[in-house]
Amino acid sequence: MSLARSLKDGLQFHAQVIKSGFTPTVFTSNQLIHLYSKNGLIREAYRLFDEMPERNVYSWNTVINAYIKAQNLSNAQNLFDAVPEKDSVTYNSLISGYANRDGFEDRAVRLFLQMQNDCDGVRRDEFTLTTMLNLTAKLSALSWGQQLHSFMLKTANDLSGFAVSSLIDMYSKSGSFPDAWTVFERGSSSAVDLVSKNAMVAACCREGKLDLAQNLFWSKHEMNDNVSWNTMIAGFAQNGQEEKAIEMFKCMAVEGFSWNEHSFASVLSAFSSLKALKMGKEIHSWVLKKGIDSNPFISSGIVDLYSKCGNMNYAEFVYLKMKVENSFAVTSMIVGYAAEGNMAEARRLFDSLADKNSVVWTAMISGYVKTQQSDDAFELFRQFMERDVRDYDALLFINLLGACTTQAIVDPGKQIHAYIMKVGIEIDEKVVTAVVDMYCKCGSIGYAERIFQNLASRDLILHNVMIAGYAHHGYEYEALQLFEEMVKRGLQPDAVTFVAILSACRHSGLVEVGENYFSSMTEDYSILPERDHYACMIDLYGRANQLEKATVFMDKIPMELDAIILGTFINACKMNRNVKLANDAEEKLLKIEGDNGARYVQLAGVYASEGRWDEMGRIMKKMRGKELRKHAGCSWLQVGNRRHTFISNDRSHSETEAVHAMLDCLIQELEASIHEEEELSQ
DNA sequence: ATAGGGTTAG
Repeated sequence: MSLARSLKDGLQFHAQVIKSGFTPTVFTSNQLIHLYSKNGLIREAYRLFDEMPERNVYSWNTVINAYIKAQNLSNAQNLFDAVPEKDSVTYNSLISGYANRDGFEDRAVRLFLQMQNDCDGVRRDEFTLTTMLNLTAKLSALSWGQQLHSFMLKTANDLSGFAVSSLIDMYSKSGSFPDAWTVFERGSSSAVDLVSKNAMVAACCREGKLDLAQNLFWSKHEMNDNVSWNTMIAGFAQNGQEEKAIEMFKCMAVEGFSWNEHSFASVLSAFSSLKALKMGKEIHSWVLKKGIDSNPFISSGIVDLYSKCGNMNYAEFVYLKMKVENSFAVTSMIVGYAAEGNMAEARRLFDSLADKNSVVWTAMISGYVKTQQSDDAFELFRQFMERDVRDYDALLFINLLGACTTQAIVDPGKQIHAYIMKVGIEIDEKVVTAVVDMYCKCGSIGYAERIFQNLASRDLILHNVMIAGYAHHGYEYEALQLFEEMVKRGLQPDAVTFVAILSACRHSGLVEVGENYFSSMTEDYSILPERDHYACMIDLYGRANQLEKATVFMDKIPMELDAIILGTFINACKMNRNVKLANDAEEKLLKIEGDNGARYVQLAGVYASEGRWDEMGRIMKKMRGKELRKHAGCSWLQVGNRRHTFISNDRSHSETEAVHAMLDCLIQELEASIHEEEELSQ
């Protein structure tokens, strides 16, 4: 009787055995169990095991692994407990089963600790150690990883390709890239193991060091395999280098490697980021042709493509065909719906998920933030914090801070800030910038400043936020000073920096200083002025009562004048009481934004300021003819849980008398202090 | 002789 190679052979063989009435050897039965398990026939595998009159440790290990492969860890554990004499394979198998199952990691650790000390007295071998390294990588538990590494050095278990690649992966995933590099260099002194090289390429990509990754990839490139290519494609796609990812994707095929689900998933994400619907659709058809559209990574990639391209009907269609709940796809769709302001659909999807991870929560809450539904955002955040799970996403807190920022409510902002510190979120540049920005925009410039000053390293964006914060709160001197400091430290300002700087100048009427910065921007830093810079300059001239300069400046703007620039100019006309120039700009403005009620009101304001009631009446009539309205601007403040809103000439507040009395008081004090200052300066 | 471990993706 021959050995069983395929399932068909195996079944035939098994049938023969039964017919002949012979009892197969333990060895033969073990082989059959393995064959059944490999083909997913777990019940048959177990039955055979169960009917064996005699078993050895291989029989037990094989059937335990069958259950682990079938994700049935409780059966595996029961069998494990029943094994008369366990060996290292028995332990390693179950450790690996638990290590790879989310939420069961502690059991893997417990088994590992039990292993050498238990009555079984089974030695930890290289398999044990690499499996545990995997686990510590997954848990980003660097100190455990280091201990395992020491143990491996002591027991000379650190030399094989398996050991090296696991160590690289562990150090890389635990945020210790230099150690990963050291292990790689030491390990590759003999012969480079391909998997170790791939692991190192992946580590470089994870670190954002794409040049290093590429060098490695191309050195000894004759040994590269599919994984090497896919790693590079993924690396580029994840680091915002979509074009390079696509190039590598094409190159891979030219070099004779065939695309698999990893290649498709990565290139799909590149096309999604580029919103390249056409190319993405081509991949979609490829995927359908290859019949791999049921792969959850691929299908959620396709859903993401359509969602990012704003094609929610297609996204829904593809998702419906998936038939299984997939939080990645749902997250993409929630973001897609939020982008078109359709929070009802987003919420429907959110509520449809039985199992919500923190990314989904983040997407939903951030959607509310982006559509300015702050109350809903905070309400959902409250529910988020009430769960037992503690998986916090820094992005969520950044978004919530953004909500406080647009609402200019500092108390919830402080609470979020406190949460960030309390739940131990890693405070990276993004988080700290959001915190500083929140305090700036909510008017607590002192808090912002204190945080800013205490930071060990400050990048460009953080400087931009702080400079803008100073500029918006009347600290023009501090803004300009910080700018100079920043330049001295060797940070290159960008377009955003200059918007902040010019904005500081316009608030304080520093015409000449502003002009200098404006020209320095192109001459010294080669930054092309954008719309906001032009608008800032016009406003600067307007506020300084230099309308002629504003007019000349505007004529020289090389770009098409848009509503923002024209609106700024009209505002300058109003400050300078120049009805004629406003009149000239009116036509252009209404051509661009004739459907915006606010623009009519703005124009009306110019005419009213000069007492030109005829002109004002004309423009208001024009506005009403179009049935346009302007939302009243308002200010508000939060006291306790109540938000008090005020619009112009508003006396509807329940305590309006008291409010106005206090206001009068403040105005008087203000006037008195101005008077005093004037006397002092004389 | 038969069983267990490493790299890549949203």
